[in-house]
Amino acid sequence: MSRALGSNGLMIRKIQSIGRLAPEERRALLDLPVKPRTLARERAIVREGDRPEQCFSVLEGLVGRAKVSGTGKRQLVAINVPGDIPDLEGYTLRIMDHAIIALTPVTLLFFNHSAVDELVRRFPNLGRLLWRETVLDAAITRVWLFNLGRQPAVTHLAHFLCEMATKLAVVGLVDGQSFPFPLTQEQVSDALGLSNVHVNRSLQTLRREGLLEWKAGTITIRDWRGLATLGEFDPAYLHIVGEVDSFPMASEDPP
Amino acid sequence: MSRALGSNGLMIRKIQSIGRLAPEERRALLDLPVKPRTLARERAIVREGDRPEQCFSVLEGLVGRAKVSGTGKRQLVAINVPGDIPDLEGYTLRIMDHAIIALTPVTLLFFNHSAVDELVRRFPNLGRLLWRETVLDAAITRVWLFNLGRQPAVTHLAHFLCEMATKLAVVGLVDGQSFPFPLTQEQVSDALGLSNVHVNRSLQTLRREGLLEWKAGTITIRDWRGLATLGEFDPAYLHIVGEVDSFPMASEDPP
DNA sequence: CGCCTATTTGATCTGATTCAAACAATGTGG
DNA sequence: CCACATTGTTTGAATCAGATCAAATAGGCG
Repeated sequence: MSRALGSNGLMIRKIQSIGRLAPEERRALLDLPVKPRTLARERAIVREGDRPEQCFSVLEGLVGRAKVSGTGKRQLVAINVPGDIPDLEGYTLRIMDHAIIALTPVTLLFFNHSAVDELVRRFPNLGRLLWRETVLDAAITRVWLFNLGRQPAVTHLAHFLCEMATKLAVVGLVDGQSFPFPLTQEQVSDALGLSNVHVNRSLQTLRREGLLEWKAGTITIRDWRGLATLGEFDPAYLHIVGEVDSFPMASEDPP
Repeated sequence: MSRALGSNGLMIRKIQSIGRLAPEERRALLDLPVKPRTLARERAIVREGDRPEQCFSVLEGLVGRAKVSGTGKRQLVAINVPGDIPDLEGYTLRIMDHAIIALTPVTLLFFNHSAVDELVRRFPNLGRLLWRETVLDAAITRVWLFNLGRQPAVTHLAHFLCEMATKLAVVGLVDGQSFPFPLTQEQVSDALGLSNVHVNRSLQTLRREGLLEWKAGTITIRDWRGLATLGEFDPAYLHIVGEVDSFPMASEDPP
């Protein structure tokens, strides 16, 4: 069990984006012993039916949470970015009802459920924040459900990209109008419940409208206002408190 | 503030279906002062954007949680049955990112957020159970998302009805193979993200296959095994602990 | 009985899927 | 540094699941 200095920084930043942390709570989180692990793209981190005894936070890369149908079709039910703790529900529910997968090469920081138990016992407020974190996660799932059920593909895609941009901005991974987004269109189609071909065509619509560029694993938003309007994106459901630097929606469109 | 004797019984039963309650915790829940309220079909209970200061449990009837698109299309993101506490997230997140609606005439039991604060402080284990409850809710949302994204309409509908039957059975509202289910097909279509016409046609498929009957607001399951197979229904995601009486899947198919 | 609301049926349309092939990018080893 | 393999993106054509529109029945219920 090693502990790289500041490893938990991103996670703390993420938690602070949804609530207040007391200094001693931050201290305790920093002191949490973590074990880093690196995984290749499309490797399973946790499998459906597993009973994990550890949680992890994402340090680098993107992870997806997935369910697979009887005919082998995959649906992502969430995408987690650096700073997130994807399997807090594994902690609460004990048994996984979905798999967790590395969507890109990832570095994860593992820590024991027992350590979380200890933290939550010592700092009830921290427990509240973790609870809040899971509820927020559920709010995102509801929006995905809504978009899948009642929005056309282009709207859904636009909303998805706004959400990703916002989540990444919270942890400082957006630089001006651009951010690295190394997913394949196939993976995006699994998130949106569409076919890869249709994602490709919807994407071309967004490009044609001059809303964004996406090449070499980097997305550049050319018209945030337009993209958010098209996607009917209102970040309220992300329940972000405080300001976020390099927030795409803060910047104006180019002239 | 009145308190009808045993009003919270259903809620307690529901909570006990997902975890253990200590006698003093049960006692505290029973002593929770509640204010009953009755609402007509399709009335809003909580609106998107509200900052509620109360929670409620469902005593009778069905409530839905809904989001509405820019073009006025409605998507239900959850359906809650008696015993459920639909807006625990209003308690945790403070501001509602979706509306809560009476899908049938309902009786609700309201109680203050401050009372929950008090309970959670006095009984950390109860807090854990409520946390667990919200996470479980999220698990159901994920399954809805999966079914909407990757399953055909008939499968989705079959799964939905299995889920409803199971949730109702937990609180003793299933009698043998039958249970009251007073939703319209229109409302079901809002839950499944389909059109009412298509729900009607999918339903006819299920009837034609002899899987169920549905008339006068009552569903009778004729072939649980068949319905569950068609819907790829595995109740594991409901994380029910202990046995449930009048559980539809416990009973055999008729000869 | 008559009104209102829900269910059912029919016909047509369309957004999205599927299948298949071409094209572009990226990486790998010689 | 190039040839080749691999993986991802793009295009085209055919098909289909599910939506939409419209009208006909069937249930409640005052």
